Amino acid sequence: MTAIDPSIVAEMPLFRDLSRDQIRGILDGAVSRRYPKGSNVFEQDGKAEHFFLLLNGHLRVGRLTPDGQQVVVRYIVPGDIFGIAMAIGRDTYPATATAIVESLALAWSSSAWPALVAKYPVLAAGTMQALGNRLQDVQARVVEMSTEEVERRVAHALLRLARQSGRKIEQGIEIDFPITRQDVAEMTGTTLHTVSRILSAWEDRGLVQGGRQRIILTDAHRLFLLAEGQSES
Amino acid sequence: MTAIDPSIVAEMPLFRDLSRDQIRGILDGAVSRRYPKGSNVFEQDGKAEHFFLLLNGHLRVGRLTPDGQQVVVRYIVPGDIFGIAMAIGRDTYPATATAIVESLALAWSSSAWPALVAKYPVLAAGTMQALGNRLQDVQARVVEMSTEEVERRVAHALLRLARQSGRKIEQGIEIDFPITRQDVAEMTGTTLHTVSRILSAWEDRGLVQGGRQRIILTDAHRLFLLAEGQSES
DNA sequence: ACCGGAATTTGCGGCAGCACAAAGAAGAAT
DNA sequence: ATTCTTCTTTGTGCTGCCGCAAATTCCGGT
Repeated sequence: MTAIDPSIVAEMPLFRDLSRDQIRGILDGAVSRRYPKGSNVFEQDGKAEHFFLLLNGHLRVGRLTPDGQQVVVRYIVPGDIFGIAMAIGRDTYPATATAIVESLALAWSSSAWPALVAKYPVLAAGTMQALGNRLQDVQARVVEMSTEEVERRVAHALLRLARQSGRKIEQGIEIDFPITRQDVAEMTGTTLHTVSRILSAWEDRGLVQGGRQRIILTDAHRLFLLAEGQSES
Repeated sequence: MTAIDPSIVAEMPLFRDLSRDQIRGILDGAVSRRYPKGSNVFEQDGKAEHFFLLLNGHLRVGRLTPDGQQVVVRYIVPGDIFGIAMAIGRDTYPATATAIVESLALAWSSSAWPALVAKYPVLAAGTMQALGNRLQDVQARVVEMSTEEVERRVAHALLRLARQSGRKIEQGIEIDFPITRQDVAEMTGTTLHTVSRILSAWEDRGLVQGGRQRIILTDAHRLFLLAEGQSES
């Protein structure tokens, strides 16, 4: 059990209001783990023995339906707490979290949760905030899926990804991790074929640039207008 | 400010683990309010000055998109806490809550929240649980909308409503509050026309019985099979 | 008892996006 | 270098669902 340096996490929103000593206390119960690309941090329906904080990398959280269809629930970025099934009264994970690039996370035993929040109430507040944000996001997604046609949904999805994990490069904003058309399809409730067609069309119009597992937004503004349905000039 | 009788809420999950005196302490800061059918408890984008606990009645929570489309986010039943925008770091309500029957709710000032959870940590845990459940529900809905065709989505929606607010009568299970085809459409991301067609077809097959703003599940089992996609015998 | 608004039903034409299919491109592995 | 796998592109026909429209039924109000 190597001690973890508090300064690594001090900047994260969840820990912002805690003193260095408090952070040390919380980190005391955690172990850091490395997840190679493609490995699972936890699996759907598996016993929820840990909860996590992502330090580095990117995870895709996906749900598999009984009939074998895959749906991407969300992407986890550094600073996110996840796998807190236990805190919301579940004893099993509702989805599978897969490292899409080599990743590093802190892991706590689920059983440590009650004592932790009792000792550090700010933690409960922060977690609640995080849950609330996630709820907002998912609800926004429901609204999108109910009211918008596929093209706009894809635009929204890309913009969200760019905001969350965008990296500025000369051509525009690049999504910072490998993502396939299949992934985008599973985020927006469509097929990879349709996504491919849409991206090709956008590429012709100069909105995006794509490669294998790469998407670059070359004109985020026009894409935004398209997402909002204001039939860009 | 009339004092509220603790026994009214003592049975609710949120208060189950609290002593009578603690409950009294929490209720102290609340006022009860009556909402006539059709009135709004709070409105989308309005300042989040209160949070609530529904004692009696039914509320529909709906979101209006910029282009005027309505989406039903959820239905609130007695025992639910709602309007906790503040606890998740928002200062405005993300949706509108409307009483679909005469309803009664307790209201606290949002500013009382931090002190309350500080004094009664169980409250934070309970609220987190509630949030978690809502997150699960919404995510399930995303999965449905991504993978299931309209008929199955409607079946799922009705079964959920029946579980949440079903009343057993001779013919089967009746949904306990007035609900229009339009409402069902807005829950499932389709049109009232399609819902009407589906319900008519089901009525012919003996799965449901409907009237004006009334839906009765006459064969919940077969409906369940249909919802799961196991093309019922 | 009557009237007016709201909810529901049903028909029909159109189309967005899916299913199926097949080939090309880019890495990874050996 | 070559094979193999995974990802992507693009074409074609089909269909589930929506949009529009009109008729009908039900309920509350006066």
